[in-house]
Amino acid sequence: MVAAARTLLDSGGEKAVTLRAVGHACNLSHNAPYRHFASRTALLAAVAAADFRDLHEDFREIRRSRANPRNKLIKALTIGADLGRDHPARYDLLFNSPEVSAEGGELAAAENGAFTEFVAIVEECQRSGTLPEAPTPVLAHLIFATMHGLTAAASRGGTDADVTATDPASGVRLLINLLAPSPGPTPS
Amino acid sequence: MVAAARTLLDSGGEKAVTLRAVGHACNLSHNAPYRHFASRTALLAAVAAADFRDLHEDFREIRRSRANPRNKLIKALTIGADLGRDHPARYDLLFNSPEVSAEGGELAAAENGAFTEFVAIVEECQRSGTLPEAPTPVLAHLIFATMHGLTAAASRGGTDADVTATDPASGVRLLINLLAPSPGPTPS
DNA sequence: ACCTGAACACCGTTCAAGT
DNA sequence: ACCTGAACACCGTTCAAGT
Repeated sequence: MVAAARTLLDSGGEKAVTLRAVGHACNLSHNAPYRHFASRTALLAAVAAADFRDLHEDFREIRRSRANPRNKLIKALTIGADLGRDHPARYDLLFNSPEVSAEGGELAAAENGAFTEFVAIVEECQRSGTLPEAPTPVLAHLIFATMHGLTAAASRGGTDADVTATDPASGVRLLINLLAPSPGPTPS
Repeated sequence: MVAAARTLLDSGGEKAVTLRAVGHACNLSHNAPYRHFASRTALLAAVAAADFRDLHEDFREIRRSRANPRNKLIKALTIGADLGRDHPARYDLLFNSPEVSAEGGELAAAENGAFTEFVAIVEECQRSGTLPEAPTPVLAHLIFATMHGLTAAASRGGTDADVTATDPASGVRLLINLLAPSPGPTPS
């Protein structure tokens, strides 16, 4: 049933995920979903939780790989941006749906797991001198927020000609380059 | 009629802006809005366009003020973040609604005007050495996207305990501090 | 040019039943 | 425990009229 909702999400956007369509996709009646989920929002939250778990797994594999920290970070951010580009409806469920996020429970746990893994990657970057000193969770939050902002802007069609050309992937690279600590003497 | 929609947006969110409610607020029938707007989306786009014009005006005043460039930039970003915190539904119309943004026309023009003014502020920061060298519109886009990402995250309730404490206002300040060019010798 | 009332095709959700 | 069918209260939108 979660799988049916995810398929509908990818093919027709959030609006296409009606409980009637989900039930029908499972060869059930239009309100069979109510026997498994308390509401439409709860069903969407279940889809989002599964995606957060996938993201968590992706981040973990990236962190365990033997790429250098900078490339690990870029890879992790690219996965987020690609999700936004290729599956916008599901991406919005993760990062752009206050109502869904408010469901908490399983969803909040899955989100925290994924974010914790992302923080670990940022920490590697700081230790290797790719990123500056700053409270790691705060810096991670900042960097991830930038990826999200760029993805959201790209998803809106873009403001003006040239600017639109700043896709999330290159925007993220620019950010990381600009954040690179000055190669000068280590502060005290 | 646009004013009625804006009031409904602020009091009850996007969901509360039904054409029936808008008509009723104007002492008209439930589908009188169709004599002035092609669709519900077009009405929302009109509200968004007005807000972009307000933002444009705010940015212009900030740029004309005699604050230093860094404070101008912080002020401009704070206005955006405050709008997201105090009027989330209207903020989403501006930066988080692909359908509304797709209306184009008047809305796209208003958006471009506001963004152009923001780019000018970023340019001042670059000239004064507050921000590094980089294509100005791209850098402006990046910085604005970060503000938006932080605002979106704050609007979702926050991931985890400490991280939530990173409100957009302080996140934006951190970004600007980290972006500050190294005080070393000017590159060639 | 602007407005109205009825109607249509959808929703999410509830509820009384069924197995 | 899980499912169904009918029903309710809501939408956006359309259309035939009215002034």
